[in-house]
Amino acid sequence: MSPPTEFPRVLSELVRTNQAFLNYAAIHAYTLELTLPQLDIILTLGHAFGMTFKRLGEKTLITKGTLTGIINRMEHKGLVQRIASKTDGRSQIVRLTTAGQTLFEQAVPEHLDYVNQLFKEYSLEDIATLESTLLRLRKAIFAAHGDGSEKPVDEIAGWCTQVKAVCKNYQEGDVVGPC
Amino acid sequence: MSPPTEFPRVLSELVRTNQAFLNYAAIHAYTLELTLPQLDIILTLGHAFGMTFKRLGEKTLITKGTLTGIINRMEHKGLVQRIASKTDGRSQIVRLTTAGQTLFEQAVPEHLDYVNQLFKEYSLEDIATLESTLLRLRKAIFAAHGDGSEKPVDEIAGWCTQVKAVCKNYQEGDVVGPC
DNA sequence: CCTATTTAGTTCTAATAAGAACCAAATATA
DNA sequence: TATATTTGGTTCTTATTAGAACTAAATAGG
Repeated sequence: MSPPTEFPRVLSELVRTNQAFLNYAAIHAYTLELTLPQLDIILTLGHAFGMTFKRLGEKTLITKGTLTGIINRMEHKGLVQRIASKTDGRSQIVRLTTAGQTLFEQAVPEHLDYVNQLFKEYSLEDIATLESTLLRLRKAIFAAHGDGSEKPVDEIAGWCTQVKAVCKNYQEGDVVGPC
Repeated sequence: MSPPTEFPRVLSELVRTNQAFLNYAAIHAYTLELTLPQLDIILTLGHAFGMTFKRLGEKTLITKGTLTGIINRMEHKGLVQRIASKTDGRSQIVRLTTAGQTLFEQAVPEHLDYVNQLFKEYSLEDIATLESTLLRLRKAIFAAHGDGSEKPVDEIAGWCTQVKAVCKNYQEGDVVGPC
């Protein structure tokens, strides 16, 4: 089979659709005077009585360097608080404040209604098809990485660094370790 | 029908799959000592003998404020150059330098092969299904915006601002213009 | 022809993104 | 028990993101 001659349109479509959705979701977040990552965090914390940074990063796919900054800004807005872990001196628990909880209770029905109306013309089968095709692609991506398992964010990030190093070294002709 | 009680898993899947793909693509960009947006610009410019910022922004979905900064950095790397437009005093043409063109010729086959191998287990029908389900969602998002047409980036951005203003005003009980 | 409006690209601001380096705490190993 | 390694969160750096405000140029309208 001859080498491919153009960028797969389906991947362009993936990126465009994702961007369109994020812009759409950001509009509603904006009415709550939140950014999208901040809203995502509120929706994640609202279902828990506090969460470690590690866990919160895993659930929201925000890397830890970035997460520290976002939590700082949300703490400054009075939406969350940090509580030292009783069981791990390194850890802190992030919890919604009373104001954060109030915002969560307001935001949830609004946001769910807002995003679910995208699917008002969809059947359950339509939704299942879209979801399974996306999952299949995500699995293909992980398979192409050479590791079929899905990893927590920082492991993925750490692993990306390793793969990048291997790619770069391989390009330069160096001996590489086991892949 | 009762109000939805959870965030649609399919949208979480969209965001995760997109992020997985961007991480995957970034790995290859990294071997070329480029960021993903920079690689995207090189792949876009490589097929043209120069392009205005406006056109480049439309094709890459990068807003113009951001694009100026990226082109500055690429110019500093010696990959692109700016040429004043002969027909519009406001415009500049962005064109790959010789080094940029060389990198383009190296990058294209590598990158196309790299991303196309995600689909080695896919049939043409599989790809078409994924693409059409994504396109349908994207159209649903635009429909939910209240405007079924797809717009160039800045128009979309400008339009988002208008919608945000209307949403915000509506929340506050003000009289709003026609929607 | 003159005035008003729109547009192309730049500058600026705030937020986010990714990831390396760091330090202290936890865990693993000998 | 002591040493080595890993981990949680922070700080720092670089890049990107979005969008408002700006200036000069182009276009529209009277």
